[in-house]
Amino acid sequence: MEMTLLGLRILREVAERGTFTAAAEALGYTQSAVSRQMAALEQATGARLFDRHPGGVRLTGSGRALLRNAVVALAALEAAERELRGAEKVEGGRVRLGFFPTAGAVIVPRALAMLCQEHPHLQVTTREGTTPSLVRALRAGTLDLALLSSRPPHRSPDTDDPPLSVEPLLEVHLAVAVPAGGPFAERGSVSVEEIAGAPWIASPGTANEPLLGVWPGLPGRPTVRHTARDWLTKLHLVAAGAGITTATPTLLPVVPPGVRFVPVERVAEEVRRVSLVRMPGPLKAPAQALARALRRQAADLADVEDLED
Amino acid sequence: MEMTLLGLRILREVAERGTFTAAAEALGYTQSAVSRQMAALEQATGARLFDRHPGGVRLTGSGRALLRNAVVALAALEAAERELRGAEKVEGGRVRLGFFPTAGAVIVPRALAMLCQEHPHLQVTTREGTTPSLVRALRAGTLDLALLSSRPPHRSPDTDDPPLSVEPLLEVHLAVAVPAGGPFAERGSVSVEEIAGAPWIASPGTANEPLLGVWPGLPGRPTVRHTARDWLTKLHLVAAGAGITTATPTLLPVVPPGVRFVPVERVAEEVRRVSLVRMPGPLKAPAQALARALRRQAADLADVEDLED
DNA sequence: TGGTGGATATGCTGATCGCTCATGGAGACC
DNA sequence: GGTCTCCATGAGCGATCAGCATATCCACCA
Repeated sequence: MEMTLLGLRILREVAERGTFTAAAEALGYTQSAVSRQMAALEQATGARLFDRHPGGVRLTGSGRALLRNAVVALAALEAAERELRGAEKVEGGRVRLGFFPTAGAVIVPRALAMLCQEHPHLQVTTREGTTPSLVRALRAGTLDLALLSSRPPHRSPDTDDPPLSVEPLLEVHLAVAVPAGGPFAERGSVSVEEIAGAPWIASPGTANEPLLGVWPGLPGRPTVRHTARDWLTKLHLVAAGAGITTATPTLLPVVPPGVRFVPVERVAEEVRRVSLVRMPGPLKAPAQALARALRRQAADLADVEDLED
Repeated sequence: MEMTLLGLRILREVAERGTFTAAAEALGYTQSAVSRQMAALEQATGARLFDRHPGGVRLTGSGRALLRNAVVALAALEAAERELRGAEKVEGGRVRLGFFPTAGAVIVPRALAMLCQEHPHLQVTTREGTTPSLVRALRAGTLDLALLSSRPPHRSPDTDDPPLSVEPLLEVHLAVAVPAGGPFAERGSVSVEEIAGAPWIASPGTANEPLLGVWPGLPGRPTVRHTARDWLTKLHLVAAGAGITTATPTLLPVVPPGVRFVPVERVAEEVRRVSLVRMPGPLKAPAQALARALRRQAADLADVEDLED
């Protein structure tokens, strides 16, 4: 029995998605095919590669070892394809960045603009995603850098081996985005009790964080009037007076007219930390350049927030 | 259509053997299968990978580009197999050395012994071969270093791209190995005319060098009494008085009793240079250590030869 | 405690893939 | 010009693989 290229590709995708089923649909196969391929890979390597849990699979030590090498192999082959098909080695470098949704509005575009001026030849590809999906992508080798957001206590985003490198870039305090004409618009700050009864605009709930967008730890049962995942939608709903939502002041530079940000009293505990996360070890030059740009933009945003305080 | 692992493995083997047929039998396939696999690989990559010549194939630019990446990918997978099956990362490093046959008697074993003392954890694997086969192996990534022997003019061992790194280690003058009791044994030197009529022990002839072992450029038709490829055989045939043969004094430390080395007059032109050849670029630490050991042993042998002169 | 939903594993089938055998064609060397 | 070596290709067959449908397992929840 013999390892197969398709098997390794699927392994990488499974490592990234955390689930046979998700990997299958990402690759356009059926779950059955993925299950068989992984079974074949386990037989080929003679090792158990996954711990099967209900809710998904997790790589074993052997699985991580194989993944580490498979990533190298697949990257080499993808480089070969690029070389043969497209531009013959003209590229000055590639970086792959992942980020949490809110970062896509300000930090990431600004960093890209800055990077494009300094290193116009750099090819940066980005991807939005949740913390677990981005972390898996880092470990699967399909991302070089990830911007993650964390809340206290700021634990490492996973407990796998080897531990990820986490570099805090910025801390911001949560605030509420309110309509300019509404009752809270001109207030210096509002109390938790005041906003408890307001109509909220939330993100579609997940199992873990059922009320993303609603102020955390609100007393009573909040009334969620609107549900949207997209920030542009949410902010314009706020501007239209449809409700209020929780946001970080990093969005300030891009809020539409008609939206105000108001701090919340005793907000100290509700801090969100933005960190630059990557696999341990040396970083390629293009990734370093992007990391520098991100640090710079994060510092600029920190200054803005300081002015706010 | 999709690149395949087997296709890449065969590509590497073809690059190393220079021939579909040879690669096929090396891998236990039919020539037909190799031809089809390479056709499929060319279709998958959309590029012509080989220049077909009668007598073999040569990689095109695209072929070299693909090979370069394929070597990386295959090495990663082989590393994965080693990690999963055998010793879990206990190895301190691996080096693969190729050498021309005469080097296997003295230089290589001594360098290995020295290296084993200094770095006992190093895993060195070696392989004997001809210059073209070793050069192809270097380019195919299955060798890290190669000891090659060359005669004047000392051209680069091939003209492919990128050029190989060639570091001369040692120059030795050819001599004849004669039986201790024979007519030439006690002579300070012999002339070409004297040895022209002697019974020779030669290596099985190839197309290019039909008379390896016989003094080059001998007048008339030499009488080849024995044919053997193995040095131990040849030297003991000499010791038995069965004939004489051409050799380099680097073998002196290991000649059996009953064999004398005698220089030949006007030997100046018949110099053989031993070089350490490798792909350009940085060398891994284990390979550097082996290279140092080889340089050291070569220098020691050069001293011995100086004493001889 | 039993139902439900999401996850992986597996028997079966049709189509594809890949290897072998055998043959053909092209060039180099003697 | 013969011969040798090498690569290409048509036909056939055996193994492999993806898909479908289904079974199974487990956590969660009422």
